[in-house]
Amino acid sequence: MNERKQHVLAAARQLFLENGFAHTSIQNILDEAGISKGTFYNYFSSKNECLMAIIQQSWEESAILRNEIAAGKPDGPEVMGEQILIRLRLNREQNLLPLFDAILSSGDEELRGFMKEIHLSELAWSESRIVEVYGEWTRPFAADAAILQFGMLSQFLRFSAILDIKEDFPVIISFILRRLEVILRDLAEHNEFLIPPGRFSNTVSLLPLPDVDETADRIVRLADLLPDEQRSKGLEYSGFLSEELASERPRLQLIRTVAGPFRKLFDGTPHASEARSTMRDVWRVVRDRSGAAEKPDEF
Amino acid sequence: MNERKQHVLAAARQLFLENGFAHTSIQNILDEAGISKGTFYNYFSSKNECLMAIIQQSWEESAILRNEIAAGKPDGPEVMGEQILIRLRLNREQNLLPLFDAILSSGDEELRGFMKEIHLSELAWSESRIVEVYGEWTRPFAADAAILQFGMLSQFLRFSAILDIKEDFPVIISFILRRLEVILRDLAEHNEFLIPPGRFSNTVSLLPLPDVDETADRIVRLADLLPDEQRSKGLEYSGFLSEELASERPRLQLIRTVAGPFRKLFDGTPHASEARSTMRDVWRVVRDRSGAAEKPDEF
DNA sequence: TTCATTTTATACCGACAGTCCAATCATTGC
DNA sequence: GCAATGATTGGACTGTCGGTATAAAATGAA
Repeated sequence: MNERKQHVLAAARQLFLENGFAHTSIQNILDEAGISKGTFYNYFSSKNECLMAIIQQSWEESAILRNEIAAGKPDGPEVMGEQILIRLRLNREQNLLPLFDAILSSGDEELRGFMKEIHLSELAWSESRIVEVYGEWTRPFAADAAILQFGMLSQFLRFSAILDIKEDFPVIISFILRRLEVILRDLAEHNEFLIPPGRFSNTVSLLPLPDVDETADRIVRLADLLPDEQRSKGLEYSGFLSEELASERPRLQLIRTVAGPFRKLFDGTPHASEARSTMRDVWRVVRDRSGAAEKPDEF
Repeated sequence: MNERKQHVLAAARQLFLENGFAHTSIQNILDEAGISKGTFYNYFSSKNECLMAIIQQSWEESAILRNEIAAGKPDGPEVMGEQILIRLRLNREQNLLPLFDAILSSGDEELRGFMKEIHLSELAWSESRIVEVYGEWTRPFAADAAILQFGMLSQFLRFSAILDIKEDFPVIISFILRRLEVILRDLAEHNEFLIPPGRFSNTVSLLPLPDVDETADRIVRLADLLPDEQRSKGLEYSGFLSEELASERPRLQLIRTVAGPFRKLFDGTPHASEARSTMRDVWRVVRDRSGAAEKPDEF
């Protein structure tokens, strides 16, 4: 993604969260980003598309962090809680929730479809994580449980927003997860379910898969941008990652462990955003090649 | 409320649900209702206000039906389920949910405030009903449980809408209510809660309370409009209701029982909508006089 | 009949998303 | 250094919409 385009996105995001989507005109964005109307419509075909790009970016960013956080530790409800937390934090920092709301109305069919995919991908993630974390016996109920959990959580958040309550997220999340457990046991006990497993994951991905070789290239080129004292370290990482990426069956766990530290090398450098964007594509490729069907993950 | 204004509201509602709020222009409404722009802005100060009027109307209508359904039967989870069902049905028939979404964005501060009140009133209703239905021991957890229940339900509905699933409402509701029970037991067992009781009900009502005597008058005048063969029956009802209304402490249960059949007399007559509107005010007055604090109900 | 209110019809305003295009700038191959 | 190609600019322009303004017409009560 073009650097300039990134800049425009950043400006637009800034304005959207300051003034809200509806109250931000395209002219505002042009002024803030210092570009002309023609350029804007070169990048995005509409204001809506610009909004979608912003949301998608943040969404994928949180997906990256979720993957990184899972690396190393033994899996369990706490990890799942942290993964949920990540998205909440990102949502708050970037104030995404109002933007989601903005999408819901707006009548635009494309936007609604986009939202639907995001929504389903989150449910699919939740469903598969529930099975991973709580065990295979939860599979028949995981879809229902995912919906219930997601609903409880978002309702709590919305309520907190309405009344300006400053509950910290971890408290809410663990509260919800404890309810989730008891619900799962209850569902199993009465063998009750409404939504069959796997109902969410028939989504098509939002973007076409990036090219493998090109992505592998990108990693190496990325490492070259590091300051001298880190470059050798970075090149080690990037060499390994690009090999692994191009291999027949990338070793998911290894990549998980290495990708996080590698990306973190770029924190604070001018290439942090380029690093994030590259790693997004890496994850996409990796998930695809390591068999997306077996492990439905984000996007 | 003016008959003509009602007509405009009906036309607007029709268009909103056919084409969505965003895709309905004021001009469309004018054409559909056969009025001029000036008249429209006599009735509503803006398109938003028109939307609010529509939602409020439906909302109160379902509140009336909820009250009516509670009459007679012994209270319990089934009654609560039916009461929830009523709102869902009305929401679906009148396709309100997209209109709610429309409100969420739109940036308009007044609309958001309106939505917030509706939301809180629903939570307050749920909280108080939970205590009534499941017992006093649930009080400390009822607020949390209300949020969780509302969240689970709306998430299920949203999901059904997204995937065009035709689960019937009763199945979903009883599914949710069973979860609610087990959650309540769990919360009590661990003595866990986040939101203290009564947090929702500090809402101000959306409309000023109607005048008592005037409302009592209205009931009697209303009964006069009935066709000959029903008038005597109607007058009996209306006489009782207006007395009860004006009394120091209206007997809530009695009124509950009588109000429904009385209103139903007008079904199919040209005054059905006038009857509904009158009964809305009756309920408001009654709830106020029978001690709203003790029994926080709708609005 | 008179007088006040409501309704109509229409012109108008400003804001906005989105289109179009000719002029300009930057990059790259030669 | 030059030419060609493509990105960028800036602004004029269109059409839509929500909302205002107002003069004329209709309605209705005294």
